[in-house]
Amino acid sequence: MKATINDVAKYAGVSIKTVSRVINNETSVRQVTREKVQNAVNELNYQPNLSARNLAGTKSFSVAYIYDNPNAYYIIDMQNGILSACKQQGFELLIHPCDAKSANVTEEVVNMVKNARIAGLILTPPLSEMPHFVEALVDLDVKVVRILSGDVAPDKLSPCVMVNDRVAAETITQHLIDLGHKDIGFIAGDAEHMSTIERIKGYKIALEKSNMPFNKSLLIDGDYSFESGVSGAKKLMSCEQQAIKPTAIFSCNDEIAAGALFAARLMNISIPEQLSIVGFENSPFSRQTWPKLTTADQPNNQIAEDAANLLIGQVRKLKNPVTISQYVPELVVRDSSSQRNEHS
Amino acid sequence: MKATINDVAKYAGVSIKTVSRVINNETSVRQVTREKVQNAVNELNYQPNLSARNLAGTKSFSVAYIYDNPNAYYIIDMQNGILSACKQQGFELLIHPCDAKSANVTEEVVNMVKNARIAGLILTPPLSEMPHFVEALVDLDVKVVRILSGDVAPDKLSPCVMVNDRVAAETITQHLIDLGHKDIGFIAGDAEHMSTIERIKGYKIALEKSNMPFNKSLLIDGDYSFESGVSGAKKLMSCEQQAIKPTAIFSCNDEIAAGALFAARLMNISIPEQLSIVGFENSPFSRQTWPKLTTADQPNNQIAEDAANLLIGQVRKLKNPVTISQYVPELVVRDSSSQRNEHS
DNA sequence: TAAAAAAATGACAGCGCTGTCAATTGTTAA
DNA sequence: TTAACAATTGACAGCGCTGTCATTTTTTTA
Repeated sequence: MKATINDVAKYAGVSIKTVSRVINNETSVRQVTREKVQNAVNELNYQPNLSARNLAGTKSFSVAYIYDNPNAYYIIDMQNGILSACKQQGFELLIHPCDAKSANVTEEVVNMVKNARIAGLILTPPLSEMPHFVEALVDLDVKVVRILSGDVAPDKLSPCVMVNDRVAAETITQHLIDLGHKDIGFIAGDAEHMSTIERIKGYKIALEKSNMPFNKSLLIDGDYSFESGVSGAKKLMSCEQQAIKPTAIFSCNDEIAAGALFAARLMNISIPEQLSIVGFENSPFSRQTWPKLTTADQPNNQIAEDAANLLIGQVRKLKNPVTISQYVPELVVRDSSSQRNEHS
Repeated sequence: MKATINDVAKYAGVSIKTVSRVINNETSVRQVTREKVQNAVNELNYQPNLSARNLAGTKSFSVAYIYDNPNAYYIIDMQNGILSACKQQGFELLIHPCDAKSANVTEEVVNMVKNARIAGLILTPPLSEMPHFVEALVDLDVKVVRILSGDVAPDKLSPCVMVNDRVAAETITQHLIDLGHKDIGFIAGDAEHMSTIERIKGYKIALEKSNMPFNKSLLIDGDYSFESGVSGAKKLMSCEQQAIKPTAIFSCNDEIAAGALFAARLMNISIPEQLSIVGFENSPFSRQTWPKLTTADQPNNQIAEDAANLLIGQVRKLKNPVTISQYVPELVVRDSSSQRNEHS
């Protein structure tokens, strides 16, 4: 049978309360005692019973992942990452899908958090970028960790795990510049998403660093969809609308890139010979196109695990706080980008 | 504050034990008493405390969704459906990703189930189609519900929610026949998946019913991937390899169809004028292609909710067993299929 | 060195529920 | 009508843990 706190107490020769103190990382336990208990815990392979803890205590051992559903691949990756952190730390994960665009998301999620005795929340874009939503949750008695685009947190509302889209976008753009491209188009994602804003910034910075002009007509609005990739690429590559036709297109994500690829085929433009197209995210999409996409790899699983550990550290008030982490997606060169063809 | 069993008991004028009996659907409670309690429960908006139940009782109020990850869209849909059933029934959902191809999946999942005090499991393909895996779990003290392809359960191991891919595939094929197509290609998914087998069956049945011959060379092996759609379509449409070129292609899922679409463009075959292509699943893929795919819609959310309700009904031993359900995906006609062009 | 203060530990109740078993009520057969 | 039985209900302990507060031990101060 599974060991209980009583077994551990007996084994260690202390009271159950002392065991409780040790497993809850409380301060007032002498070092020798702590070690005795720790040893007993290990020997008996003791795992505190979550139900009992929840029932007896005022603290909670559940964290929730609140998500809207922009991208199923992303959600699954996140979820798996969070899950593995939770498993290690003896926490429980609640999954809570919701609709970011609904008028009463905030109310709905606030209620859910209140009713479910939740210790912490993990928020990903677009929810993590909605100030009012985040504020309402932070005001509650829960810890929050957000995953956001950028290099530093935009506010002090909560600890954040940052994904530096800007630098990654700069690298991608530099990759195209290195390949000799002079006119690089950009198809954007939803304008209000931080990731779009950051990726555009990175694109501009790279151009600037190489003393290349930023040409407004090469920046096309889009919305992180296949369709906007198709129409964006058409605009960029059509003679009527474009004075300068780009020899490379930076798509704000892989889905857009897939659309751009498709449009290029329609227009009989061969990739990458006549036109280089790069994506962002390294989603399965980037391997389901032909040619396969050059893109930026974002280790979502790892990011999520980090965020979860950060959150749980907060909740448990561990002394050794996980250092705030920042990720920079890395360039993955595949087949959709190549040297600029002088004769194209 | 949240109402407890004591509040309900006081309100109804009975002992807490009687309240417990009512909320647990036990038999020996007089009708009038049951109603009094039910009324109190409603008035006070009482929700039994899961932790307390888990701690005190021998029963469990957790169900787990064990999944392998063939398709993120599918998983998310399933998960959301299960979640909404759980919420209604006061159950908790545990999420457990695993790798169906790993040698010790069975062992790993069996351990997890044993350790976590789980009342029931929901399995989806490919896990639900692995006999040894399912047997090992059924032998444990848990209820299992599987989601499977077919019209009737292949065995008595567990109740199943059936998705009748065969009939749906027949409908799709009939749709193509109705459009005048005589030579209909088929690009298959993984050969060992029941869904592939059933969809091929449906395809053949439709041909037979219309007295059309089944031409082996029009049936191409594949594996539910974009790539196999590309290569499958190429095979089907290349002059060297095919004596008869099809005027329509039935792809085993939308991803394959997207690949086929792509290949068609490469070969300068216009869709749907020269070639009709249909998919299966109505995944987001089918709307991210151009033209949009004719496909079969599978209400995954609904299917999952049903499966979860079936499972929870089992667990709670409810008298009114949810009727075993069977779903038939429905034809969704979009832009990738059209009348056969006599001159193509 | 003793007294006072601080730190460490433990005893015990109780979180909200279910299982066991005893008590009560209703029903049937003689 | 009453004993004998079945159906219904309730009293109470206890699941594994934490919170409170009392007790013991150690350290500090005078």
